[in-house]
Amino acid sequence: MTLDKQTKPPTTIYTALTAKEIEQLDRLVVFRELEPGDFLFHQYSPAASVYMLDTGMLMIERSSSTGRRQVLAFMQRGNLIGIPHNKHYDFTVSALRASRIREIPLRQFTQLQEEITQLKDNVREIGGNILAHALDQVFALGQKRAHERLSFLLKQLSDRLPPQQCHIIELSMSRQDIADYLGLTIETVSRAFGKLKTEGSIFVHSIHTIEILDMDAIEEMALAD
Amino acid sequence: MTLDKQTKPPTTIYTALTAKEIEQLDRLVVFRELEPGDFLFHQYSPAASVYMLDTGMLMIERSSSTGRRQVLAFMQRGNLIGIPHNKHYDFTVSALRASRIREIPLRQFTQLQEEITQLKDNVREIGGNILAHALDQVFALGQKRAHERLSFLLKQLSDRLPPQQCHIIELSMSRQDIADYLGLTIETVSRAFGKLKTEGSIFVHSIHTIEILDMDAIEEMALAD
DNA sequence: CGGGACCTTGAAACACCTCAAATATGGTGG
DNA sequence: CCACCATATTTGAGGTGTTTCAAGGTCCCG
Repeated sequence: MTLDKQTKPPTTIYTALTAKEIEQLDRLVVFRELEPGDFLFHQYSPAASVYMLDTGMLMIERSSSTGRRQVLAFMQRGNLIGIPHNKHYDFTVSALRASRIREIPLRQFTQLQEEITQLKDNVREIGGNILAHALDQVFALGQKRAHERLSFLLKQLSDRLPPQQCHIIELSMSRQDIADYLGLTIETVSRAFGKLKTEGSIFVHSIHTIEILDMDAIEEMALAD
Repeated sequence: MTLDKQTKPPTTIYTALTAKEIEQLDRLVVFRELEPGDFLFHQYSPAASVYMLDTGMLMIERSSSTGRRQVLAFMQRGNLIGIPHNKHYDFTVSALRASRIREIPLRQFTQLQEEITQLKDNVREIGGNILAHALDQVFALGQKRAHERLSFLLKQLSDRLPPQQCHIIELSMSRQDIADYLGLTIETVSRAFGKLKTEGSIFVHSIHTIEILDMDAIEEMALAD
């Protein structure tokens, strides 16, 4: 969907910083550990810090007052969370598995951006990537059918793995989480897995371990052009 | 969906600049006029400028290689277009009606941001608003039904009008554009209009002129919570 | 007044959802 | 280590909403 295919590693706030700058940044960091199901912060709570995910997996979701839920993203190593555009976060972040997170107080982080140009550039770049991700999701939800949307997710998860092992995907999220990410019901997600399985595109080792057998087919459906 | 309801006027690049700063910015501006159907730029073309819409209406869309099209936004006065996160634009922008656009060369615009802190803050704010808009759209496409999605669009258009006349909406876009924005077909859009009309929520003066009779109902469906 | 593009309406097909039941999974205590 | 339970997932049948295909209207401009 987006122009640049995954050739270069994704930008993080540490990208291209000097050792000295990294040290400056690290002085602000407080490490936090989350267990599966723990919340990092809730929708509507005041924005006080930004977070970078070190290990584990986080889920970003938004809920409306009557309970409809939309999962906005699954975050992995290196992702930055909580760049605010409001005084309050407008989504909830929780851990899907045990996670280690770097917390950086917003005020000091903002200040450090003034000193380190590269850091500000990185934040801008990450902001752009987040928007690109959101637009990809808009495209997927607007234009794709169930099994194509599922392929879209599998491709996203696969792309973030090292190339050698990008065929085996560990799903940390539940079928409900997947459904709420793709704008489907759990039953439809389950049947979409069944369809990909029947077609021979994937092999389901266990509920949470999927092997992509035919990457080309998955990619084609994910792009759904 | 998003926390802040439309109380304050939306941020533009000119927001809170001093007269002197505005003059600095205006020195970079080249005005461009577009007729309906004209393109401002195409997907994949190199990003060289940013644009601010003065009058008229623009449409942002993205197409996949096999022709499926997703409309990403309808832009109105004050909106900023083309903040790049790539060397290339990853969408196409065209005019829905005669439009007047301020073009600012990217290099000089970037430079000026270094001199004027407020300008940079504005760009960041606008970037956040764009993301918030994209996330609203994700929510709409993922969670809402046809007549709710249409209400979502009508509410968006209504919110950008002055309060006195926010009930009468001039639709500059075709039914196909609306369909591609909402992830529906033109027939479904047409039936959704029919449904809102039957329910008495709207009155259709002409194909391109809609009056909202029951704003509460439209808002409730737009939020769809 | 005619023609073409755009929009609406209808009927049938299809995808997805809902509700319900069966099955699998994972954790816990015996 | 196994049996058991609660929870999560899959499967099935039927209903709903959206799409598809086709026809009929409407609008606009020459």
